[in-house]
Amino acid sequence: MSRKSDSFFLKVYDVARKIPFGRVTTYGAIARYLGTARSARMVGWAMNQCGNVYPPVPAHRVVNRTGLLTGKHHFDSPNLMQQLLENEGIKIEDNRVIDFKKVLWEPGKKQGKRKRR
DNA sequence: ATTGTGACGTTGC
DNA sequence: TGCAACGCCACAA
Repeated sequence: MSRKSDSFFLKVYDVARKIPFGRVTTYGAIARYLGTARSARMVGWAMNQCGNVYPPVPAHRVVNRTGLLTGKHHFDSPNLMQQLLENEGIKIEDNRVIDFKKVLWEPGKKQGKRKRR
């Protein structure tokens, strides 16, 4: 710690990489998990540099709170994000994630530990 | 140091 | 109920 790598961006990448397969999360969820709930915008912004870091970040699994693929336009190809999501079993319609709440995954939520709360 | 921005979120009307 | 505007915080130039 005490390193530049502690940047908010690095934390975002770290959390984003923890997104399980076939699941998606929201910028706000990541921001809140990092302690900067009001920096949801920064989360998305960090994704802008996701290609600048390694390992690559599954930014395609990150959508806004409405389930809209807001950042799809920032990918190599606008339809690339949707393709990747569909490839994971997530259905997309009109740039929106179907059953968004069902595939929504929040950081800190233990999948194994059913003892939520 | 200051300014601007940005893949959101929330509140207001 | 839908749309608009604001706020907000962290990073880049």
